[in-house]
Amino acid sequence: MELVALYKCLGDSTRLRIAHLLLQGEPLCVRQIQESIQESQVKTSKHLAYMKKRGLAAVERKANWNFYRIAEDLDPVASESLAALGDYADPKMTSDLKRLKALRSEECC
Amino acid sequence: MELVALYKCLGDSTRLRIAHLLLQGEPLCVRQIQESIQESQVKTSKHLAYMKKRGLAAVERKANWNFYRIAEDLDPVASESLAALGDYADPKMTSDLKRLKALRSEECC
DNA sequence: GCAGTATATTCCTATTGACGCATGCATTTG
DNA sequence: CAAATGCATGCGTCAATAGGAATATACTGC
Repeated sequence: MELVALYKCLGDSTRLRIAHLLLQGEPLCVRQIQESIQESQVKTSKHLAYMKKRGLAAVERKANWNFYRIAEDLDPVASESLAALGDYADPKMTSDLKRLKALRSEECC
Repeated sequence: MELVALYKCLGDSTRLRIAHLLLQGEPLCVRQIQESIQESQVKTSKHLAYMKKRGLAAVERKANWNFYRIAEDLDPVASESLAALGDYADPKMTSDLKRLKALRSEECC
């Protein structure tokens, strides 16, 4: 992906939170992301489409869920830029992670 | 600065090139930046204002020149994101650096 | 005071982007 | 097959942004 496209993806607070979730490593379905960040399905889905279109996110369909993850073939500079973000301790992001963990224990998908 | 603001600053190719120049460490006047990236004075100045407004760049006036640099008080995550960029070997950025070096030998300011 | 240099700002236009609403569409389950 | 679930997309609107042209401002040297 273009480096400038990576930064465009991260230059929106909702997408930044989504990226932060995906950087935890495990692929997530739309609903998990949506409920973790507490935004509408449409908004979540659109931002994921934006990130996918620009090469930051990748999707894989499993059963009837679309699992999103951070793309693997990132530029080294892009990876380095992202690396720091995974552990970023913003209050909202911390809450997002809490909700994600709660969701996972429910085994929704 | 807000992390999302940093990424907004980097999410434009012109600003990315400017950031790359400033990451070389030495404060630069508008004209040095403008000629290095070969863009108009207005465009350059506007992008610098954008970066300053969002806290990525800082200015200091010396004699009749405005010297821009990367702000010092960046969030650690922001610094880490930026660190990789300084050495990014994009063709355009490489040319920018070449022109900058040529300008410095001229001692314009 | 006038010309030249260095830089910023205002006005205008075109494009991009964010968001909500409604809807589409595939798959699953009752 | 009908309803529910999971997700995407088209449309309309409004705000933000990029870029050019012209202009403003500040300072410096003649």
